[in-house]
Order: sequence, then C-alpha cells, then structure tokens
Amino acid sequence: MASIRDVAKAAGVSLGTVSNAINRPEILAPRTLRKVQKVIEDMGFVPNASARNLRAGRNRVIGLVVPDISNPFFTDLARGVNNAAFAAKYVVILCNTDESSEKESQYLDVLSAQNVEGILITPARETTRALASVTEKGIRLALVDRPALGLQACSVAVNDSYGGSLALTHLYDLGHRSIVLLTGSEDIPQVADRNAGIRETLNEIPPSDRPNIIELRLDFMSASNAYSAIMKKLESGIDFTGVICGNDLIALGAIRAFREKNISVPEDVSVIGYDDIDFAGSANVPLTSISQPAYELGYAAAELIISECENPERHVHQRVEFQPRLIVRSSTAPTKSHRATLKIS
Amino acid sequence: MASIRDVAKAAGVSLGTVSNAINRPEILAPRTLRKVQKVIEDMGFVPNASARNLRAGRNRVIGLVVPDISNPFFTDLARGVNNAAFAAKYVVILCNTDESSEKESQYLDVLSAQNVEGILITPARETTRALASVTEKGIRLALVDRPALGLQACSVAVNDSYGGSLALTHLYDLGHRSIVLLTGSEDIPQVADRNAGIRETLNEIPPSDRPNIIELRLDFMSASNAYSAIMKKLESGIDFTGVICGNDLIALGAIRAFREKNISVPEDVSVIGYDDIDFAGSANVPLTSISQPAYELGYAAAELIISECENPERHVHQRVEFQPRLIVRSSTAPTKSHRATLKIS
DNA sequence: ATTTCTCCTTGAACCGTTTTAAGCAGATAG
DNA sequence: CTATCTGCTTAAAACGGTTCAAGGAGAAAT
Repeated sequence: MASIRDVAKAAGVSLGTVSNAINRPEILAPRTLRKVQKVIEDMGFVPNASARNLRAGRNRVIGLVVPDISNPFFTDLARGVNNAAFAAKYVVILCNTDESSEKESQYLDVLSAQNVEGILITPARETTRALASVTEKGIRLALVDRPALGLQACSVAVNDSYGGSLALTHLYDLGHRSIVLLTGSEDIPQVADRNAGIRETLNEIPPSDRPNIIELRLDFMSASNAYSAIMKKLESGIDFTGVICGNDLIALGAIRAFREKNISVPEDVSVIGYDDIDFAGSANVPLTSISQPAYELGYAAAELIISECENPERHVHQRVEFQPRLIVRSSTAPTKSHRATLKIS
Repeated sequence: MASIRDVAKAAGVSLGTVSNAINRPEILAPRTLRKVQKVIEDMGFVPNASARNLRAGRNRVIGLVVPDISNPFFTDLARGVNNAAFAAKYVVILCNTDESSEKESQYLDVLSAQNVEGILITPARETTRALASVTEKGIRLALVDRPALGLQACSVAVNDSYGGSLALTHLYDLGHRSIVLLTGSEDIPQVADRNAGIRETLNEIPPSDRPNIIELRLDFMSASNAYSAIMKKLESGIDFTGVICGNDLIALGAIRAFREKNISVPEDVSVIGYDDIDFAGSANVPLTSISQPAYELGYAAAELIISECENPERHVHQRVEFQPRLIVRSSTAPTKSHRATLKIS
C-alpha cells in the first residue's frame, strides 16, 4: 500500500505538500497541485483512514443501534440513515441488539472504541446510564424514535402517546368496549408512551362507557410470541372484541392464532397494528395500522447528527417530532352490537 | 478522553506495560496485571481503535454490501453477518446499493478508505473489475449468494440454478404450460442462474409438452414495479396460467395486481415466489416459494471472512453451497385442465 | 561474593496522517 | 543594491497505540 511519503517522493515534493493537495488544494500553487494530483491518480493512492482519524480526530463514521433489524420499521429507518450518511460521505456501522440491554451496552463500547463520531440509537430500555457515559467520552448522540430525557442530545421521535390514542379512539368509535392490549414491556419507552396515550384517552371517556383493557405483555415483540400469547389467552375463552398490537408483526402473529381457532378477523375480533410496514397492505387480512414515517425518521436523525459533527460549536440540540397516522384497512370493523345499533338508528 | 499514557501514569507503570496488560495479559506478573486492570476499569479507559489499527494494521471492521436491505432476504442475511461478527468482536459497516453499480463502486471506495479488513458483497451486477481492484488493495473479499468467478475469494451461495429448476418443475407438474417469468435484469447473476436452471429443465421436457415462457424484466425488483408490469401485461389479455417471480416481494406485487383485476390466485393463475421471506406465510394468499437460508448464508460468509482475516497464511479460499427448498403454500394449484385430467384418470 | 538465569518491565521506534511555525524564493519598493 | 513583503513549501511535532531489544531485580547456582 502506497503512503503519502511515497507520493511525495514520486512527485518530488514534501510530504506536507501532498497532504495539502488532498485537504486544502486552494493553498497550493496550481502547477504543484496538478503535479501532485497526477501522481496520486497514477499510484491509486488512498489516504489511510486510521492515520487520518488518529491525527484529526474525525473519521466520518456513525453508529446506528437498533433493537430489531428484522422489523421492517427499523429496516426502513436504517435505509434512511444510510442514505443520509452516504450523501454526506459518512459511513454507518449497524448494530442490532435484539432488544437486549446487555448487547446494547456492549455495542456502545465497541462503537466508542471505534471512535465513531456519533451514535444514533433507539434504546432498547431505559438505559440512560450507558448513554450518559457515551456522551462523556465526547461522542455525539441522537435518540431515534424517543425523546432525549435529561440527556444532552438531539432527538427525533414520533408522537407515540398520540399514536396510542389514535388506536384506542378508532376501536372505541367502532363500538369496542373490551380490548386486549398486546404489547411489549413498559420498559420500552415507545410502549410506555403509547400506553400512556391510551390511558389518557380512556380517562376522557365517561366511566359508564369506558372500555375494559386487558394487558398482555410479550418478552420480545415478535410474531411468534404474539401467536403463543393469543393461543394461551383463547384457552380461557374470548372476552374481548378488539386487539391493539405493539407492532404489525405482533398483529400478524395474533391474526394467525385467530385464524387457526376459526375466529374471524374482523367479524369476530378487530386487530390494529402499529408501524404500517410495507407488508401490512398485502397481509392475509390487510392490516389497519398506525403509520410512522420510518425512513424520514432515520434520514432526519442522520442529518441532525452529521450536522452536529460537522459544526459542533454552532450546533444546538433539537427535538424533531413526527406525527403518526391511522391507516384503516380490513382488520378492524364495528362490533356486532355496534352494527345492530347502527341499523336501528 | 483518557489515553494509555494516562493509565500508565495513574498505575505507576510504563506505557508498554499497560499495552501488554490489554493485549498479552499472560506475560505480566499477576500483581502488576491486577493493578493495571483496576486503573483501566476505574478510568473507563477504552483503547483508541484508530491508533491501534494504524500500528497493527488491523481494525476488526468488515463491510457488508447488499443490493436492497428492504428485502427481508437481505435483512436476514445482514442479521447473520452481524451476529457472527459480534461473536468475533468485529463490527459491520452496512452499505445498501439499491442495485446500482455506481453506488456499489462508490461504497467500495469508501470501505477501502476506511481500511476495512474484509468485504462481504452480493454484487449488484457483473462488476468483477471494481472487485478485483479491491483485492489488489489487500482487502479480503467474500462473495455472498454468488460464486467467485475468477476472483481470489471465498464464496457462499445458494444453488440458484437448482432453485429455478424447482420452481419450473413445480408449475409443470401442476399442468402449467404457459408461464410468465417475472424477474430482474439478467445482469444480476442470481437472476441469470435461475433462468439458466429453468431453461435447462425446459430442455429436458419433450418439445411437444414444453411450456411456453414469457419473460418480463423489471428494472428494479420491487413489489410496485411488479404490480405495474402485471397490470400492463393484463391489458393485452391473459395468455398464461402461472407466474415465476424473482423474489417474494415481486410475487406480492403481482398478486395485488391480479386481485385488483379480479383474477383469482391460485384458481386462475398460480404464482410462485423466491426467498420464502418471513411474511410469505402470512400473505394475503400464502405464498408458495423457494426457501433460501438467508441467515445461515450471512453467518457462514462472515465466519469465512473473519477466519481469513485472523489467519491469512493458513487460509484457503472455499466455496460453500446451500440448497434451496420448495415450500408449497396456497398460491399455486393445478390448472383447470389439469384438474379435469386428474378427475378423468 | 560473584556469576548466571529467569522473569518482568521499560524506553524508544514506528505506523501514516495533519498541522503549524519557520524558511526560502521571487517580486516589489525604496 | 538592499530591504520588505508575499506566496508557497518544508521540516518537525503531534495523535495513541504496538512491539521489540535492552535493562534490572531477584533467585539460584558456583
């Protein structure tokens, strides 16, 4: 591998001049510049990133830490991050934590050892401590899909509380008064926020008419876990007409369970998902879901952190919030009694 | 940021000793080792990867270049790569090329500038030149889902030719004699190989009984492109009973088009996908598909390249081949005439 | 007591850049 | 012809580690 010294020798200039040709071409005499550039071209010289980073303290690398890359929501998000990074000539290290706090903090160590300039993270749980220690090391942070509680950091989020409210309101309007909430641990901030939104909306409904909520918690928010949970729940009969799911994969798993038990969606049970993944529309029963702009979320987050890296002194931390949207498809419908009521009136 | 020098001072030893404590703990006196380790722990010291890499010429970073991370096949593959890398304390830079050769070669440049130790790539097209120049720079290469044609590299692949054959044979056995082949450009090696497998199988069938193949090429292998292509094709009537798709997303898009035109799958048209992505089973019409072990593919590829990085001299390039499997679900069925024939006999 | 060994530890060189202060021409002015 | 200025170029000092030859302190042997 050719080094800057070899280039300098071949071009008959000093090593510093070559460095300048690469980084500050405007300060060189045009003739010298051309000469050096030609040699660089001929030798196929590529500056060594490690040396450069070591000296300059910059490496144009950012880390992206997500809980589950299999989930299309995060895939889209990752695409957004990657494209924004590519446009700014940055590179992304992808870290998938499987929702495990331990893996998350290991990855944070790895990223800080790699000296990344910034980290984009959707924390699996409340892990402010590990995050704080990252910022202490001078690595910039941006929280994705989650506000920056007490942290000196930017954040890009979707209004999850509103999203929860949207889901509940939709089912309520369709006449559902006994609803299963099938979601992950409340340690997961998004889950907590959506639940909060649901409770808030609940409290605005007169007690007499207030839906009954049955909470079912999954260890890991996957389709197969959802399937098992619903199968188990159905053993003790069916005392609900609607299900609000933590994400679309969960909804898919739930629908599979209902189908197997010959319970029709949406005639017998309405199911609402979350994320509105690409596939939601082509599912078995096309999913009603809450749409989140995942790609835009990722793109915005990457832009934010890159601008902070490029201009640390001028940067002010900001919070970008996107709004979720209700997408109605075929997995939700009025309850039977509600349909009857509608006919009567 | 604390440096190894700070640790040395705090521990009252020399800088070299600290380095040894980190990299060759066995050569230190136990007491010294404990003392140094304690200080490292207390200071939260993390060695600077750039400096380490600069000196040692290694950085435990590999690049993964895929054509479309939105495709669950590649998502699974990426998960496999990430997990294998994590286990070996390596880190993965994810590059998504959107099937563009230009973006691919740009990413290859970026990766070589980053000095990655190895690159895992599913080349978008025939891009042997760009790849050869990567190996010349001393970066190890492994081809994923594709043999290493004339390149000094390992490869991990699925037998695509056999996969194509599986798909055709399945439809043939169900009585289909006019089949649309809805896939991407033949520049894409997987596409070319599967088509080759199909043609080969075709040639083994007596001409009198040989199915007619109508090729439809998509610029980009996405659901929406497939949808448009089928819609357009249907304008000129329907002169086929089966569709072999380049991947499951394409199959999903095609099914959406048929549904919109009130053409029933599989009664009127059989559709077979490729990849057997997670959703295939929960789709609208559960997809018959050719299953590929994407996660395993990724895991194996990462292990291969990491072992090459760790042991360059002992390494011999190898080719790992996985076999695809036909997964029959509800999107394929015998043709009407075939059903009639079956009844008669 | 001296020599020889063994085990650890140390200091210094080096990896390939960036950066800055200093230096050197050539041009302009006096 | 000398002095001053301007515009490039250069040499050298970091950056934070790894590695290796050399040194030092005890223990064992003579």
